[in-house]
Amino acid sequence: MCKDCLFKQPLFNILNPNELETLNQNRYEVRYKKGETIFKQGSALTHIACFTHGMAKIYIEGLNNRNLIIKIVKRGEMVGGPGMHTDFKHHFTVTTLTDTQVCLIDAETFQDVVKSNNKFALAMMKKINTQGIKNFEKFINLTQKQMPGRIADAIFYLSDFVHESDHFDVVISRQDLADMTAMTKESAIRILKEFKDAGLISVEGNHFEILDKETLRKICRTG
Amino acid sequence: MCKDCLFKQPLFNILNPNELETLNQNRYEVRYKKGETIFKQGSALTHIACFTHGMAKIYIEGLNNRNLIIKIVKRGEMVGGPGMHTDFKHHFTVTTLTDTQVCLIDAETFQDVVKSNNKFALAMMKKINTQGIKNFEKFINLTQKQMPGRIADAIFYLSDFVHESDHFDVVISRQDLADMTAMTKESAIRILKEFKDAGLISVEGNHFEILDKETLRKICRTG
DNA sequence: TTGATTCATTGATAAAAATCAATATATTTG
DNA sequence: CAAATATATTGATTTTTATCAATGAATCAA
Repeated sequence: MCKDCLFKQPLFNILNPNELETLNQNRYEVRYKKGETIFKQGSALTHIACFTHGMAKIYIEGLNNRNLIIKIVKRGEMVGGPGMHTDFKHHFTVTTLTDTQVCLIDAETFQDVVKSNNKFALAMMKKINTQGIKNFEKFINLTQKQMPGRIADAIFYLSDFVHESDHFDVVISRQDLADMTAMTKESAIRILKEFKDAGLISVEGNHFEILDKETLRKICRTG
Repeated sequence: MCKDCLFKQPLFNILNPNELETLNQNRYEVRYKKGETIFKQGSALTHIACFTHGMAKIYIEGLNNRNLIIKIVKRGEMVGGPGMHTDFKHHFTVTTLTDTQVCLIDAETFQDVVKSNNKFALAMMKKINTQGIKNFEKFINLTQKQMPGRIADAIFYLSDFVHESDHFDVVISRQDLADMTAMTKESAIRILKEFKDAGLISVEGNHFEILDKETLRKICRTG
């Protein structure tokens, strides 16, 4: 039941019981194993995913088999995408990084609720625009920073947002790190090593630790 | 009067006469000379601009005095930005490229209309998401293409969208072209010269002409 | 467990792009 | 009009980043 869900979107509190029940009637739960694809870029957007367990990477499949990871999602987050309300296609691929459980809510039903509840619609718009602001920041990060700045950004993203700690075991591969920062895997590894040699971080396999947050933050800012 | 405006947003046709009149009561027209700033990044988002004459560049002010032009707007277009419904700040700067006339609609009034008219809200959401899809494409263009691919993109953007002809006089400077493609002015100029020498385009000062659309398109695609 | 496959790391080299510097060409302003 | 200012262009050089190649480590399936 959506209404009792521990990982319910705060957004859904805006809905009245009827509306929430409508969503509840038009959803189903799915479990994915690590590495499976939930949404595939180019395919029809028929559902919206709400994560109740696990993590996934959202990435754009670009040119020459290169990907750009735009976000890592985890429990409690909702994934629709810009295909919602427009062409109803997925404009990114979502692949799990761990075993994952999601609720898939029917997109049409979801849109009906948006249509019927102005407050909800406004909250959705706010959510979309907040993502838009983040995308602007990402544009600057990716186009105006050199590799060390971009890797530093990614480390803080993992630390602040994904793992919420300054020491953590990453769920992403080195290739993923490269796909987050728009560089090659080799370059990403080299920068990690530079940071390690400079005593800014400690890296042991998948275990990361931020040692000198100040300097790392400075690298972020100056690019 | 908004209702008789030649450059009325198609979006505004969704509004009923009362709602449109409300907007009409809360707008005013402003003329800008070339090079003036309509919205400044970081300042309060108090109005939405509807262009009735002229052109402007929308750019993010990034690091080390570098800008990233994300869009060129012209007559008939509306500019709000992701600050709408969120923090009500501007997240980009809008500067005119020619003498320009805009209608500035009060943002609060605009939001009230969004709140009161679900169809309008949904249409706005569609518009925002359409922009989101374009931003995804821009991410790939800027991060996965080399300079020739990015310049080719920009030329098609100017040709297809801004000037709607394959020979045109650009309203942007070489620096602006560089700011659209995330490279230095010198690099942008060099690529233009390469294209010229290869017979793909003709450039004479500000007059551009696409000569070999096929090859140019190929450069776009392969990056 | 072991071969196979994927993932991670390192070094050498090449390619791409920025920087610096100089000059040319417009454009504006007193 | 002419000096001053901004914009555009070109070449030489350096920096940044990707590519290529080889090897090591980890993970997986039979």
